Amino acid sequence: MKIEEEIKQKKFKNSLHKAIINIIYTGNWLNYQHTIFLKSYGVSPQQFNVLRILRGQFPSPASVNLIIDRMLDKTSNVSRLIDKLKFKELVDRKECSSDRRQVDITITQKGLELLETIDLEMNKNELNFNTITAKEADDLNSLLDKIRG
Amino acid sequence: MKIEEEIKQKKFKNSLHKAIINIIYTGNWLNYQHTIFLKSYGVSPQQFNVLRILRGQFPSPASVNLIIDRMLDKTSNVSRLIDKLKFKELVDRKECSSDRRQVDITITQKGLELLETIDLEMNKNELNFNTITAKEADDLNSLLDKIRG
DNA sequence: GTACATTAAATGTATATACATATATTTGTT
DNA sequence: AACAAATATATGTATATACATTTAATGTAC
Repeated sequence: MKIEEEIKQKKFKNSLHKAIINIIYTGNWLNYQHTIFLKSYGVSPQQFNVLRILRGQFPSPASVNLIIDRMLDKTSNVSRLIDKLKFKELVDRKECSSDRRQVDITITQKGLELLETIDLEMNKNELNFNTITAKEADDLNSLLDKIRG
Repeated sequence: MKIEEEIKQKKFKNSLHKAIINIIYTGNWLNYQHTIFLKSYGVSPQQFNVLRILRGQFPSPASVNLIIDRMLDKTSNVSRLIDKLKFKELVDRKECSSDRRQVDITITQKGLELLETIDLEMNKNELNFNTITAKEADDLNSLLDKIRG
């Protein structure tokens, strides 16, 4: 469905403005789909994002700052996100030996297994989601990169 | 800057997956820019969105449901958003005469003037934001519409 | 007309987020 | 070494958000 219909707005100032609205709308929409999907695994999209970053580092640990740096939503409160993941035993947190201001955060076996499960299910889901071709996805990527300047 | 660099993730499962991440990231980024910009006018992006919807209806009123239907973020709590806008005297709210369950929400003169001011300033800003052409914006729009299915 | 379902909006409440500030540690300057 | 500046993370607090529930009005079936 076209964005005009989605938000019932007939005219936009220009194509750029429309694209900006469209990106925000589509981002919210994707986030929502993602939230619903992840809810059954007991994690939020941000927590999932952190877990994936930690898996990318594994078996090396990551600091809070490294995580912020790689997150999709830079404004999220990583300290407390880690709290929650630790409570669920999906990550470990210990003082960094070389710099005691930092903390070493590592994904646990349980965390890795959860990601594994989610990945499998996500692959199935994505089959119902092939509305654009690889070429179109590439175009989309370069346009989005370009719009951020 | 490419999304790979932005979030320091070298490889993605495929182009579609990368595009999904890119949309969410870019949406967050745009929202953030928007938030910063609107802050000086004392409104949040969602409040701004509501005001624009109300201007689109003006001088007819809108119901809460109509606003939800047209918002970029469908999950926001419109009832309380209206509370805040009313407190700032940017909107009026009264019981709808034909259906007393509904409320008639109308943008005030003060609200219209605020939008006017913001529009002017936004036009100046957007000049520094012309990183894509109208043709590219059109392509972007159709790809985003397509990805939502 | 009564009873039940549906709709519109508001509210209670738990959780999340944003932002400023605090605490601890390290780095740099003199 | 003493002191100030910078850095990494945590925390306090106000506000926002999500979700379920509530209240009130309307619609529908009998």
